[in-house]
Amino acid sequence: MNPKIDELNWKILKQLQDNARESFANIGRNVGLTAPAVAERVKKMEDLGIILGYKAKVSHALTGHQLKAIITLRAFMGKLKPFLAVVPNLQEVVNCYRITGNENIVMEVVLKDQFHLERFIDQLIQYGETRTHIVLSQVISNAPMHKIL
Amino acid sequence: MNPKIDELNWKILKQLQDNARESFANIGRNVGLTAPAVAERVKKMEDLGIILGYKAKVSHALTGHQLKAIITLRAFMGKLKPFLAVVPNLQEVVNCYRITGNENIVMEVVLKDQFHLERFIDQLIQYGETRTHIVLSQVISNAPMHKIL
DNA sequence: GATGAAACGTTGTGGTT
DNA sequence: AACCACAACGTTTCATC
Repeated sequence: MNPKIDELNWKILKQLQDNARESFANIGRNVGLTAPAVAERVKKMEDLGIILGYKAKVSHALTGHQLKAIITLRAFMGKLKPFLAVVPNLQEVVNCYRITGNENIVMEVVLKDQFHLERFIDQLIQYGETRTHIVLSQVISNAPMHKIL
Repeated sequence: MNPKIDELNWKILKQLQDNARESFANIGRNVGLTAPAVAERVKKMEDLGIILGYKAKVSHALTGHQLKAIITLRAFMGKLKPFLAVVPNLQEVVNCYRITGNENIVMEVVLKDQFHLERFIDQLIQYGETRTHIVLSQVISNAPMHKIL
């Protein structure tokens, strides 16, 4: 484990994962530090790559993506690299992992409706065999990182 | 699509998804609005549920989770509900979706090492049959939401 | 890490279109 | 209803200790 993360830094990380727009002054009040001390610790964690960034979380549904799916891809011979090259351009893909096992890729995609899904899958068949699972509900969404016991 | 999101709001959303700690004053400079105007628009998008929150993104690896896996679960009869009740308490689970198809659940989990993975899978077997895929690399990680064309 | 001061950002009021 | 201007207040940042 990274020794740069002491108890105080964990408390800071907890708050920033909960609300990334929280002021350093407020965080400082909660953990017993002054604002400059918090700012310095946060800067250091950014530089070390512990904090990778700050993102607003935007509703998929309210931006017109009523349908979510998990799609696995078993790439054809020589088709994995071409797929990896184009996938960053596919706006529908929210998350994409390269994995071990029978399938090479698993991705989380957001779509307007069933027609959009159909068009999206049609785009994929040139790269390999796909399997589609419709997401019924998201039980856990980007749970915060915690200290390992 | 939500008519509340005009071109200006999309520009604001783009910046907040890129850096949630960007000041309203700066965002305003980039889009041609004053800080209070940006603040008002952001407040409204929060109230409407378009913006769900602001989260610091923390490195999995640098917090001691060297191993990531995608695990699917095919729940035994009557075991899906108990699983859904406990999964929020499993710190290892970063994302969890209920899905259609042969499996009921797919989750992204972060783990210390192979022994941790073994212990985690052992915890799951009471709920159903699992399939584990080790994540080799994350090709796309929480891509920002965009306007639908 | 703390303190203190200057620069900057946020937030509320009032006014304009 | 959406925006701007202005001002009071809070926050960040930099120097110094």
